[in-house]
Amino acid sequence: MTPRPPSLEEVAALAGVSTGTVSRALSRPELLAEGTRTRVLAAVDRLGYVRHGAARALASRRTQTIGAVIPRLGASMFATTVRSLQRVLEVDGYTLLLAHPADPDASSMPALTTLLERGVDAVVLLGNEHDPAVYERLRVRNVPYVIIWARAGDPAAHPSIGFDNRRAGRLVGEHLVALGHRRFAMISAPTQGNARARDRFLGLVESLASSGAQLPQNARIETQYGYREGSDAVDTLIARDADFTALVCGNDYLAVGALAALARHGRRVPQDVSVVGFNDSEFAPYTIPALTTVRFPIEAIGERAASYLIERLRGDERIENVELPVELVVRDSTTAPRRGTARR
Amino acid sequence: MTPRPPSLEEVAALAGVSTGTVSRALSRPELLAEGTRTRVLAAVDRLGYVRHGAARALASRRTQTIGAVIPRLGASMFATTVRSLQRVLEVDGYTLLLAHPADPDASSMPALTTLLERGVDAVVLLGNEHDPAVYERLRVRNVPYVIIWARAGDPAAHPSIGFDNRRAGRLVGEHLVALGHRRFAMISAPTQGNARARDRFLGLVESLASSGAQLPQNARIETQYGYREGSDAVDTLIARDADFTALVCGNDYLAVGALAALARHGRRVPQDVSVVGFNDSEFAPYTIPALTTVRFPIEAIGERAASYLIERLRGDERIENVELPVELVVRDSTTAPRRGTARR
DNA sequence: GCGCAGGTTGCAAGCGCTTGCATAGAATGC
DNA sequence: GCATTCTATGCAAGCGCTTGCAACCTGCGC
Repeated sequence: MTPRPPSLEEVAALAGVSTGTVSRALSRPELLAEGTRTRVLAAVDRLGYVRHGAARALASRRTQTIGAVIPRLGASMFATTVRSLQRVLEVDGYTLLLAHPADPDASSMPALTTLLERGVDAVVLLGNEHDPAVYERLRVRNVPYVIIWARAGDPAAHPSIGFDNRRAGRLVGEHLVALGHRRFAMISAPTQGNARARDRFLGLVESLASSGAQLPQNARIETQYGYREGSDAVDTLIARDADFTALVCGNDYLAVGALAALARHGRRVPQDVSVVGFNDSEFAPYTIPALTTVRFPIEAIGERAASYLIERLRGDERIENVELPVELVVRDSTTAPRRGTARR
Repeated sequence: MTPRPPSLEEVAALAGVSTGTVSRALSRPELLAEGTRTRVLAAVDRLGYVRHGAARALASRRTQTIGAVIPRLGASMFATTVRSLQRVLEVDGYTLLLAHPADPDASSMPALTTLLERGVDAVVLLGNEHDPAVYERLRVRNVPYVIIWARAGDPAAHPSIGFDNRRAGRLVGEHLVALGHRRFAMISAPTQGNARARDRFLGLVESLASSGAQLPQNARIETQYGYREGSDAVDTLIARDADFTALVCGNDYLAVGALAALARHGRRVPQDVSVVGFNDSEFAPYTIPALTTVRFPIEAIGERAASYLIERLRGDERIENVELPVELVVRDSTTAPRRGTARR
């Protein structure tokens, strides 16, 4: 009832060679004479042999595994990030291992420990707000890593592949101000403890200043990212009697929820209220109306991060700090505010 | 420049005990005398020691890893499935390892091999359309597994935790027929090679039969799951001049795309066309109008599958076949067709 | 015909940990 | 007070592979 899986040794016996040769047939086939190689591979096939990863890892001191510490993002950002990393990693035979911090504010240390126990050869860290001990432990163990979605606090110290959230916020503000909006509202993730949310907010505020546009305190809501949260936030804004013609949502999920709530309250988008999101999620062209949003290079970041780590593992020691461009995608949810038609 | 990470031996030396004792301090602390235990743990902490997973796996013959073969689903189903599996697994110290078949029709064998190389203790298989060799290899290696999202073809042979897609299709049909709809259209994933899509379709057709409702061939479109695909499909239906008052979409992504396209074509939902999706995705309450859809127990399936495998690994040999209920969630995208107001 | 360079393959020493068994005290019972 | 039973720890044999090095061939040049 415990038919042990075939071992290297059994394959070797069947092929009439030593275990070393079988090992080489699988990892560096070009070293073997043609005849031997085919004979060995036939034996492998015949027995359904599968290499024992733990033993390989132990002997070779590499696991061919890359870890990623990724907080619970929205499903779409999460899936996109994972997919893009995987796509590149699998080409070189690496496997991706995921670990989430227990909750958004928790330390990344336990997640990192899980990954290190698993022997990851390198690590992807999302965001730059990690416990300093995290970087320290990576350095001590000499494990390459890269920060994604953000710039490193100290670019010389940490490699990073990200984009500029502040600039994203500014793009949104400039677009709306240019359309003529002066009364703003914003639904955001908590701006403390989340540098990405904070930067989007700061960028927006920055771009409002010169035109005299307003984003009063009672028109600001901080909540978690989510459809329901966006919807609830609009309910709150309206209950507060907040006065705005432009609603900036911290990401596209919030925006979708907001669109639904605005429709429910009979506010037309974009005639009565312009709505903007962030992320240019896959669904953004299919909201009603189609959502104006800022495109983040999430896919490119994942691919770039994966390639960078692979390079590092090949011996390249360079520390890279890449900032990929963000881009405003104007669709149908923003337009000029109607003259003198503010609520009331 | 290669400061080897601390080993068990170094910890043992620092704590003045043998390596065996350190090992036990970490895995079965209750076996040690209080004093020894704290001394050892202090040393562990001091050195920042992290166990070497590969060596553990090799010595203990268990990896504490569970693998999942999951085709590329939509982001939300994927994320939900992964999250629910992880939530349960991590409680018992298991890590989840993912592998995707290269493309939807590809064999799951390479994905399985990746997982087996990694030494997974058990495997989750999504769907039941796997190469027989897959089951065979799992059996030979004595690796527990469970099929999710579907019933096993042969329930006695394979454990499964799923739901009834046919019933889901029937629920939708019955709802629409009861509202008075007689002319249907459907946008589906390819029905061959995807039993889930096929069953939803068959269930729908079944429920139409008795009322004399029609789902003509030119009102059926098969495409991939996606927002854009849903939107394009509606364009096609309208270009074909298909005549329908009820549009059934194979999942909620298709439905969102369809809603957007219908709005673009000036067809009002639900007055002119009722629209239904499948999955009750998180965003379903926030589409415009809010989407009527069938709730799948995806979260529950993940949790259940994880618990089942953990039980198996504890020695319970039972083969479980669970079918969790599906449920129609009626929102605002369906209503009775207007009398005599068919197109034309 | 011999020496030597390449090209192949075998040998065997670990990789860092777990765990069954043995051992040594300590505690208990009579 | 001694035998007996526990409890806490040490010992050391692997777990299944990779890989540096050595050994062996083969063929070629001279």
